[in-house]
Amino acid sequence: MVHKFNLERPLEEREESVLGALVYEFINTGKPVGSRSFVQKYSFSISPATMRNIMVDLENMGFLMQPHTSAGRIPTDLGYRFYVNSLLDNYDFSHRDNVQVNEDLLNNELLLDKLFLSVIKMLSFMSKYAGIILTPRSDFAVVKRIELILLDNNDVLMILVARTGIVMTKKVSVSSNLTQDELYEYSRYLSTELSGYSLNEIREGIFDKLRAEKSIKMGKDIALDIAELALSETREAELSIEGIENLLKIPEMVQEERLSSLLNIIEEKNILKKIMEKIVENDGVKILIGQEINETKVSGCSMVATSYKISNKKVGAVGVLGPTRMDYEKVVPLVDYSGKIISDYLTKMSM
Amino acid sequence: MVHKFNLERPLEEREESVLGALVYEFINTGKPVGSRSFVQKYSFSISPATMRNIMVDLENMGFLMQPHTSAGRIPTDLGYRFYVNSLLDNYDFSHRDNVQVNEDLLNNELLLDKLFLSVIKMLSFMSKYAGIILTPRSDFAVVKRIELILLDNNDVLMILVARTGIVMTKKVSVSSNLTQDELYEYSRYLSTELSGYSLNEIREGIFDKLRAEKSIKMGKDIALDIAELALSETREAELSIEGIENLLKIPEMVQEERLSSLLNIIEEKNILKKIMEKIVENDGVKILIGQEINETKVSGCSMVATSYKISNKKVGAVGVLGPTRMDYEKVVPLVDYSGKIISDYLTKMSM
DNA sequence: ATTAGCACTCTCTATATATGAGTGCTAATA
DNA sequence: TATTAGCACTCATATATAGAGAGTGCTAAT
Repeated sequence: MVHKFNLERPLEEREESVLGALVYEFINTGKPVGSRSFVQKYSFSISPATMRNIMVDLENMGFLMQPHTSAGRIPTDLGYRFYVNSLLDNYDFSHRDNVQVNEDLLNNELLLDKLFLSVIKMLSFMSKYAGIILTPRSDFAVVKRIELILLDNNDVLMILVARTGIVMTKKVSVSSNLTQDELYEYSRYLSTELSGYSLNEIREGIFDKLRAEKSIKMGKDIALDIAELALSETREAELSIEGIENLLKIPEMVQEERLSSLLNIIEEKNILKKIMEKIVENDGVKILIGQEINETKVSGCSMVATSYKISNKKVGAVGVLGPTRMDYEKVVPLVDYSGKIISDYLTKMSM
Repeated sequence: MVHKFNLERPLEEREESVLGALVYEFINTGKPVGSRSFVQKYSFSISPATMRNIMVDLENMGFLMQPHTSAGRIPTDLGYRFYVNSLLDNYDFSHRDNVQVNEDLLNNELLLDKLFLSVIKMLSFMSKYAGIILTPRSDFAVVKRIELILLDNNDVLMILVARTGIVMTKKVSVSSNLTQDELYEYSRYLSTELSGYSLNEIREGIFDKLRAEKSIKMGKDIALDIAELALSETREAELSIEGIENLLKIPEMVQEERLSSLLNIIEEKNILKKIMEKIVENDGVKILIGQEINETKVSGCSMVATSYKISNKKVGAVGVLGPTRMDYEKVVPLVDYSGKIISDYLTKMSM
């Protein structure tokens, strides 16, 4: 159970099935669910009046609400919460084969950003909502090789090839005049000394240790200076969204209140970023409904997201942003699977 | 003159000034312009009745239209066309200093994609519309250095550093087992032989020439095979859009017809791509209004765009996508200047 | 050629009314 | 005691009507 309901009494089995069916119905039709047609459509063997009584109870318990006095019922965020909980409880994470994803897409992306972009584009295309990803901080990267290249007299380009095959670059300015031949030598030296270490580890004192070594030759300290400078800045985790246009095709999203809520969330990426950072800590697929995303700024939006790993270390998160009335049943396996293929891909490359 | 008007008679001076002012007024207010208040606000020394007569003439000539019989006038696409033509005619391209742009933003971007992303993000932020860019095909890149790195037994990573400092990577699979030491040697060989040539030139027969050289040592042909394979694929020009959310804040864009038109254009990137490809050929800022973008699929949108160059060779295009009722006066210098700084930046780095 | 005057047009807003899907409540029923 | 039938009630939606206001087109006078 992701979320504990604070109820005066547990739901009866009949109430549960009504609530589940009602959320399902609303997700599919988008219209308030009225007692009569609902009983018919789902072949409940009770009368509309009884259904109304149940609905009143569910409303009192906070699962349903009425848009206006004489309308049918729609789920509250809590109602969705009930629905997705049982969805997640019953979801078999070992059966993801029914998700059709084009993995070849990823196999030739060596630039981290393009790789992640491909994933969320695919995700937004498959889900018809928006794909969102939190990229890893660069700390995780393990050095395979370092190359220094002279750009002009005072600028050196450092190319870092991570064990994953991913390439990072950084330009640093140096005061002394260097030749490319010197840089070749430094490259060899740095590659030898630093390969196998993660950027994390490197920042924690390796440079001092190397500087202290007796065998250090003249000039090597310049190499160390360059490397330290280039590696000093951590590449922050970044949040990207793709496929906003999908959300605009959903009528209920293109309404005054919802739209501004959506714009809020897209513009202030920090909100999403913080949420995704929490999801990185999480195992399995997590669903956030409406206010669970942000108390004040969000209404009508939900997120389905999961973390991804490199060799068992959770380094980022990926997911889908859509309307509260989302096809969770379809999206959950999709997100789950996406997290898996990113993890597998990154892990495979780092071994 | 970008566009020739096919008129029965030339516009009188008074008509011109009315038309100009009317478009200006409509861009600012968004409401149909009526004769009475218009005459007052712009201190025309004619009566509303005379103004109405002029308006009728301008309407007959196709510059104006009425949303309904008893409303004021709004510009047609042709009306906008007249307005922007005189705007462009009078625009002094040598005075762009009043545009405040954060150039530092760009100075440390070595990955092409991130550089361009930064530019259109800036552009969308400054204009409050959407920024769009067509990236160059990779052909233009001039090799500075090539590095081959062994990823695993059969995969080699090729890193190409262009003279601009921009880094491109490509993974290739090889059949024979290679050692990193061999690859070091190949790297040196390829860097020596290929540096100074553009990818264009390289694809046109350099490999055959090198293979024919007598001095070729055993193994070098493998190096050439790898390089030829890695460089065979041209990186296509890509179209990116940023800041769609800005467009959603504009009330007139969030309306049934306009919105779907906007989605069309964003989704079928090929439409925009083709247009931008035409703009690459162009000198100076070009403005496309409504149907000029696409006869059938677009209404209510305009584009302001310009090409950018590397050392006088036009390689891409950058611009702004917004509503027809756009603040052209503000956007034109912005786009112009953006093109300039991209050109300057890329050119500077390639010298 | 310009303008004043005036009837006319059309959107917008407000108000009234009918329709229908759906509710809550009460009393009868199994 | 739980369920159901019956019925009055509610409210969004749709339609019709009327008045106000901004603006036009046309005609006749300047």
